[in-house]
Order: sequence, then C-alpha cells, then structure tokens
Amino acid sequence: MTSIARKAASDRAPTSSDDDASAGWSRVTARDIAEELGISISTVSRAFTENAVISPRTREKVMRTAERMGYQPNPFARSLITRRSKIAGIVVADITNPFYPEVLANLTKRLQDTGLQTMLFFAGPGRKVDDALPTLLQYSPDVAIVLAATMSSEMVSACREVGTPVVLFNRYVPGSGAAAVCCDNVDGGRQVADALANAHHRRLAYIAGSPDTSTNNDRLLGFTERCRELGLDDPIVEEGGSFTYEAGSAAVKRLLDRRNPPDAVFCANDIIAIGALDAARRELGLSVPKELSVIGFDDISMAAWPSYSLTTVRQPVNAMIEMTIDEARRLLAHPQAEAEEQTVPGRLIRRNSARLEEVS
Amino acid sequence: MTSIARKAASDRAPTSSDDDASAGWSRVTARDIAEELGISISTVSRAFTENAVISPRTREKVMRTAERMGYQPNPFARSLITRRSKIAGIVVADITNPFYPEVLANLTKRLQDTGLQTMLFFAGPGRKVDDALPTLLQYSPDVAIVLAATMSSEMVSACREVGTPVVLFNRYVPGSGAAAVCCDNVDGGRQVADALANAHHRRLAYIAGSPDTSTNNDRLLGFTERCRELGLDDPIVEEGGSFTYEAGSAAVKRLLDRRNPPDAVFCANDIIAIGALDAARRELGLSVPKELSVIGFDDISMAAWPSYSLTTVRQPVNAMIEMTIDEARRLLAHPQAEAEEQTVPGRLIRRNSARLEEVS
DNA sequence: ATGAAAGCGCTAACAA
DNA sequence: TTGTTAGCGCTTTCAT
Repeated sequence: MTSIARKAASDRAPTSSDDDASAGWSRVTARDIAEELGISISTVSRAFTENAVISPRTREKVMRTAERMGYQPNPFARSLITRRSKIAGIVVADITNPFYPEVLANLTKRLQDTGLQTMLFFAGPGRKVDDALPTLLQYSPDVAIVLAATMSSEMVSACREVGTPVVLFNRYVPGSGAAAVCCDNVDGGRQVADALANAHHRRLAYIAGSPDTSTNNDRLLGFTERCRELGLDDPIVEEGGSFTYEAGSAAVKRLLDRRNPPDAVFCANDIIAIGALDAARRELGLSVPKELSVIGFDDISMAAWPSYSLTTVRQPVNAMIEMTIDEARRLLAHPQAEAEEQTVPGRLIRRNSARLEEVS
Repeated sequence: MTSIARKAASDRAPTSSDDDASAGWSRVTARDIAEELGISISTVSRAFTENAVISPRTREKVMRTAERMGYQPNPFARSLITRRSKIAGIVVADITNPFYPEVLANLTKRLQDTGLQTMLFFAGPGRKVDDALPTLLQYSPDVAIVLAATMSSEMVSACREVGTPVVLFNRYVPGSGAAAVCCDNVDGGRQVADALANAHHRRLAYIAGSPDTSTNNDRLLGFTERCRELGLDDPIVEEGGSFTYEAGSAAVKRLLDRRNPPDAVFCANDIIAIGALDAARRELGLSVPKELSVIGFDDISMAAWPSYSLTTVRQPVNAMIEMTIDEARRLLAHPQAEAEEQTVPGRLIRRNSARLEEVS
C-alpha cells in the first residue's frame, strides 16, 4: 500500500455512527513532506534539527513545504529517541496564596522561552507532592520544579535515578539532593527586627504560617535571632496554622487580647498580614500603624493597594525564577552535578502599615 | 547483543567528564518485565490495558513485578500508537484575577481524576492565544481548554481539523465551533439591576472591564436591559479598561466626580469592585453602602473578607468545571458532534457593600 | 490466553 | 550533503 493510499484511508471521515470514538484525523508527518519533495525522511528531520548537517537550500525548501502543509514534528516520537522530553513538570501546592499564580505564570513563560513546555500537577490538601510524582515521572520531564512544597528525600532520589533533576522553589530540604531556590528568609526576618527595633518598638510578635515549612521557620528564626542580638525580648510567637487571611485575622485577635499586647507584629506572609491588619483595624478598632505596626512578607500586588499599603519584605521573584531556570539547565547539562541550594536576599519595602524610622 | 547486555551498557553511569550531557539513566521498559517473567512484551502491554484479554493471574503477576521493578508504561510511546495523548492543553490568559488560579487548580485536579494530564500555556500581554496554539497542538492534546480568553474561529477550525476539540471557559465565540461554558452573565446583570431597583437606587452605574470580552459585555447588557424594563434610566457606563483593582479605583473616582454621581455601581468583576470600594471609602471618604452601593461579579474568596464583605454575583465554579469536563469528554467521544455553548446561572450573594432590601 | 510481527513518527548511526 | 537502516517503547492485528 502506498503511503498516499494509506493516508487517504486514514483521512476518511469517522464513520457516521454516533458512537464513533475515533481519535480524529491524521496529521501531517515527516513522511508526507519527504514524499512531496522527493527527499528522504531523514532530510526532513535534519531540517528541524539545530546543528544538523544539511544544506541551507534544502532546509529552506523543507521549512516552506512544512509550513504550507502544516507539518510540525511530533514531540512524542522525537523524545522517544532523544530521551529528552523538553517538558518541565511543575508541582504546585498552594495556589490560594496570590504569590504563586504569578510565579507559576512567569516561570512557565520563561521555561517556554527556553524551549520547555509545562506539565502541571497540583498537590495540596489530600494530595501529597510525593503522590503526584510517579505520574509526573511517567512523562520523564527534563526537570521537575516544585513550588512551595517539600518532598521526601527518597522521592528526590527516585527522580534523579531516572534522570529528572528536582528544583524546589521557596522551600528546601537539606541533604535531599534537591536543588533549591529561596528568598533569604532568615535575613528577611532580621531586616524586620532591625527596622522595628530602630523605631523603638519593644513588644514584638510573630504570626506563624504553616508549621514545618522552611519559609515560616526561617523567617521566625532570623527575626528572633536578631531580636536577641539587639537585646530585645524574644518575640511572642502566635501560631496561625496556615498562610491564610483567616489565620492572620484570628491570630492578631488572640495577640491583642493578651494582658500585655505587642506593638508590632511580623507576619509569616502578606496574606496573613492583611488578615491581621483588617482585623486590627475593623474588629479591634486599632489604628494602624499608630497603635500597631504590621509587617508582611512576599510583596504580593495587593500589598501595594492603597487601603493596605503594607510594609513587607519583597521577594525578588524574577531573580528567583531566573535562578530556577538556570539551575534546571545546569542540572540538565550535567546530570551528576551537585544540586545547589541558592538564596537571594529580600528587601524591606516601607509603606504605611508600620511605624518605622525614615531611612536616610 | 542480548537485551541484558544492552541494558547493562546503557545502565552504566555517565562518563566522569564534567561536561557530560547525557540524558540520565535508562528506565525500566516493558521488555525488562517481559524478560524477568519469561513472557512476551505483548502480554505485559495487555496487563496495562483495560479490557484486554489476559488471564487475571498473569495480569496480577505482571503488575507485581512492575511495581517491584518500578515500571510504568511510557505514555509517549503509547500515544504514538493509540493516537490519544491523555493530555489536556490549558491556555490561561489572565492569572492576575484571583478567580482563575482557583479554576485552574480545580480544573486540573478534576481532569487528572478523569485520567488527563495538563499541559499549561500562558497567553496574555504580548502572547495571543492563537500564538500559543501551534505549540499546544504539537502535543496533540485530547482537548484544549481556554480560560478567560477568546481565539479566532480559524484557530478553532484548525484545532478540530487535527482532532482537538476546544472548550472555552468563561468566554464564547458564537459560530466558531468552539464549545463554551459560561456563567449566565446576562442574567447576572439582570439580577443586580433588580436588586438595586428594589432598594430604590435610581442613579445606577456600571464600571466596565476589558472591552470586547463577552463577560464584560453580557453583564452590562443584562444590567441595562433590565434597567430599561424597570423604567429606570440607563446606567452610566464608565470604562475601566481592564479587570483590575486600579481600573476600579480610577473609574469610581471619575464617576463620583460627576455633577450627578451614581448611588450604586455594578462592577464587571470583584477585583474592580474592590478597587472601587477602597477608593470610595478611603480616597473619597464615602460610607459604603450608606452613600454608595457597590456590587461585584465572581465571588472570589476576597469578597467574603470582613473589610470588603462584597455583595456580588457568585459564579458556580464547580458546576462550570464539571460542565467543562463533561463537554470535553463528550467531544472526545464524538469528534464530529456539535460543540455546545452552555450557561449556568449565577446567584447574587448579599453581603454588606450594597444597600439592598432584605429577601423574604 | 499468549506470542510474533508490524509499525506509530521520529532520530541517529552509518554508508554512499 | 544525503539516503538507508535500525531502532526508541509501545499497542495491535493475526496466528497459534
């Protein structure tokens, strides 16, 4: 059967049966282009391969007919051979924090710029990251990027064993073998302590987010550490339980219900801070920042909204994304390279939710 | 060369050269399982194929060794033959509106429940949906889902021609051949007009979002339509220009700057409404809802925050997601079926940003 | 119920 | 510079 006959046969419309579940129409393949041009399939392939030995003229010819006939190489067939899928698997845990949609969007865009497409997986309540990974690994992505979540060291090893490096974004698991890109959360906590101390706040509090997350712990660590260095009392730590508005709102009420309430609260992230700020103002009738200073972490776009004007530690998202991509590419190029845990400093953005000294 | 030898050869660790760019280690294949068990590759395949003729005992045996050896079928090789990728391509345009991250998350989860993995593409400023589609189509997804964006009819046809049905979420393009799932935006607008009229508001305004979006136009259409039916003046239409906080904030200021300012504004979505509400309260010193009623659309989680307590039309997100999935499956099963444009009614959620009559 | 063989669409040696 | 050949890992007739 000639290929044209084959094509015609498969080109026929699906049967008229309403139950027809045919997968649709046949696509244009390299073979079609080859036949159209009277050249070999390999040559067509070469036209689409960078650095392949092929005369510019033939390549040009191939590209034009490909364009005309609507041919695009089949990435599945290709990756079967090249053993590179050109796919990045992204696992997202917490999409309710507005910080992450933006990261996801920009990360995906930048990945796409470097020729990697994104397969998306959600972890979250009832869906552990570890559970999502077998499915992810089926697609042998060239890299797995995990946003705001951790995974077991065993899973990281499993990934590397099948050749998929893992990059954690905004989390780290020391000794796991996973690369990690984080804002310097410890330093961020310290910056806040410094700023608050300078402005003569003396009763400091910290509203925690999800326990056992490196972001939460490190921000608190730096904050406490610096308070001690400055000879201040340890901050009161109020467990929020999660990185949510409600957590912040409830926690600040408990905090201000104490005999000796704080005059400044540092919150584990912006959403908590906004919840705290709203509750302080509207439910407790406090004036912010006059009676209470509130500081967050992340600098999500809401933080700049006039009604919040939240003082916060800005995470250098774009830099972090670039580092993530660089690390991914590095690990891809050198599979047995050591995974690096990298950190970028954040910067305190002074707005109007905290009474701070003017910076000179 | 025996396959064991082949395997051993490819199993060797990458060379020690630091420049080594090998793609990693070889994975377990069906062949490995077959050899381990002394059966044929076909049988291994059958064990993983639902409704395949295979004895329960063999299947069980295969599954166990697969588990033990860490074998999972390669979806690329599989889809090369089956001509089904088990992939859903999702195109997202506007991730800054908090409505969509949640949709994306839940949609992806539900898709995954039905056995479809998600490939993610971002459109947006400078990246038209139409531009993202060729890449998307390369992966021959079983369905393309477009969130909050439109595409050209030609592109829709191109998709269907290669067997990929398109489902638009929260947009529609009549006559394009794309299926669509929307909240009933016209009806939502009408509900708002009714509620406002009942509460004796007389000077109504609408703050528009992105022009030329069906969501924006239909909400306004229903609102205006119903105002006329009720014998009210046409609402003042203030162009916001986009579905953003800043747009809402700026628009409401212009609106209240008029000689004869409105006593109620209906906003094209919640983010606009929140921007309007903040500006009205904090920049113009108005009391909401006493001096101005503000109503939004979507019911994002922020709308319920105490400081906003936004009255809004709730989109039945989960229902819409189910409909999207159902439509996708239907189109998949019957490739030549007519694409349907479906609509679900929204519901007005009465909170405290609008002065409305009590409902009986 | 199972195996052998063909081939999905492509790339990568190897020849020519 | 190009064509030929041999698969990548899998599913699917067709025999058995």
